[in-house]
Amino acid sequence: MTGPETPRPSDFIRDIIKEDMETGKYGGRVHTRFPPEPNGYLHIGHAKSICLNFGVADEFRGLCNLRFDDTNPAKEEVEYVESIKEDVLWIGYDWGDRMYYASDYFDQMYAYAVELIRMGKAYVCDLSAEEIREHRGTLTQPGRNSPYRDRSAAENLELFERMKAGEFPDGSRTLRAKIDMTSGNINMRDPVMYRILHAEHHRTGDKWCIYPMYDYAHCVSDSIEGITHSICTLEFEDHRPLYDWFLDELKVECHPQQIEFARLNLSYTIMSKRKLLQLVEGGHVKGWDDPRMPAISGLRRRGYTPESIRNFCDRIGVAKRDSMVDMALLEFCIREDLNKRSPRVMAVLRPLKVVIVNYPENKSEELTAVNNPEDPGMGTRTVPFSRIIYIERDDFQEVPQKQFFRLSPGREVRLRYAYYLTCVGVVKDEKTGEVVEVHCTYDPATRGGDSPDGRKVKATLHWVSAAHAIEIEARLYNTLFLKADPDDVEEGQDFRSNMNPDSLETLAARAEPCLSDAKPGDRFQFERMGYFCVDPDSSGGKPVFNRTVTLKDTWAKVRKKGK
RNA sequence: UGGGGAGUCGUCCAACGGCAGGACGGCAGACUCUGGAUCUGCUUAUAGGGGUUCGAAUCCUCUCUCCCCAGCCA
Repeated sequence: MTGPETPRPSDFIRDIIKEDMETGKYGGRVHTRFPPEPNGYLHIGHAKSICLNFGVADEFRGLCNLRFDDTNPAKEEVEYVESIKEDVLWIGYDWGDRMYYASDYFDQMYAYAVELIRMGKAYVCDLSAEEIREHRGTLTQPGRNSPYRDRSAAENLELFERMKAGEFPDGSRTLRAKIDMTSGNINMRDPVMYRILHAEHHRTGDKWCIYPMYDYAHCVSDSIEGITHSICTLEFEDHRPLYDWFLDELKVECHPQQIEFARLNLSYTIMSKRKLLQLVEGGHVKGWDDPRMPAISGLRRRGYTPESIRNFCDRIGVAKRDSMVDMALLEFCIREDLNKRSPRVMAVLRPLKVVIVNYPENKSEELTAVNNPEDPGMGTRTVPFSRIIYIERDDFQEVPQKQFFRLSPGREVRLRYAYYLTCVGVVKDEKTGEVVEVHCTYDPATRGGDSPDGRKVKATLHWVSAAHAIEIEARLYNTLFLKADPDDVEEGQDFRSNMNPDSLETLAARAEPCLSDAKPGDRFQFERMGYFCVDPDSSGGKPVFNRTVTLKDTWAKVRKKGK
């Protein structure tokens, strides 16, 4: 991957690989893999793994495979395969012609299993799931051997063959590795290698009714693909001895090294696929691609760019300690990117009517606005202006609080790219006392936004012409959870009790007419309000905009403190 | 209390026996036709105790805290 991202700092994994390259450990070869299970959508935590695995491969002139870890037909679906491919590509990485499935290797895995049985290193066990659990012991007590542990190789071979042939019902037998029931590492207490599952597999159909377990399938898959560095998350750390045991016993040529790093935790959101699914199925969000979801598809719909996500992954680093990255960093990354590339446009989210009393009734004019002050190459556009305009409700205070220097009675402000404007009166709702209309005068000499006499104004407001503005729907998003750690709950509660009831606010807003041409996926900065991205829900004349992120809002802080 | 890991600014990541540094956040200021952007400055950090050493975040040792593991899930 090439790009303008900040230079990649090193980390302990890159240090290991660098050393392996220098010592020629794998003949100077680096080959990684990204191995998602197709049982859910990818999220920002997967992006960290994708950037690590593909990134490392690129940096060391190696390769990275995409491999679907599809060893559990009960939970996996093709729908997920397609979304995962789309998301990896979108993030900016390409597996070339190396897209594999663990299920591609089922024949080889079976052959290896037979080999282990022959060597007396695996046996068919007739214990039920519950009995296996009882025999496994506990964290502090050793397990007991299965009564079937010492079957002859011949008997095991025959039984395993019959398991494969479908002679036994689900759960009636397993193939187990014969290791050590007294090991302090529970993974080594004769782990199950194969279970019987009469289930249709999304790729192999009904060819198999026995399926390999992760620990057995993963190391064998890595070995078959010639992986050199098998990078995974911390919870697999105590599976490493088992990973190595299988490959050592099988005496395979390629024995990759497993390296574990800490998974990503992001404040104010959750990363567990199971919990994310709960949000979707419980109707708390509209789907995996709901812009509030940390799923890649959600971030994409929200308006995040692939560049910003890659940059974020670079900045968070890679280490072994559990951590919680501040959401503010992700927001910084998207602002930084969008600031450089987004065209600016004016939209009024919460309109307040302004009548410019000294502006001619039937007149309108075209004013020139800069598309992006950060990039003059993006040119200019014209914006229509007329007697009645809308400004942001928050930009007017009848009785200005301390440090408020926007519009209020008697005060002059600038309308961006238009004129200086002075408030001369207000119209209130008789019942509520709420200001429903503001009356102002403009100074014709300030056309374009500069005053010939050099007088200064403290605020510049965005606006739209009432007669020309188009109606848009603005969807404002806030964090899905109220606590930085959504799992921090009272006894008996779960993460859902920390959900933010105001994570979505839908507004009928007004925008300058050029936005009527906006296409889903187009991104804009609504001046002073934030970055917005056109949602696929947009129909005909009414675009829907998702707020990707607000602009940094110094005033909001000042106001909060002043209260 | 078995096994495996991890402890450095508020947060994340560096420093690999030799000046504890960067980024984000926060605070203050400059500038500004976005209270945006940009720029400048500031920011109570090596879990604790012993030891080795001229010198320790780094090595040794004891202690403490946190995370993971008892799926026929991955």
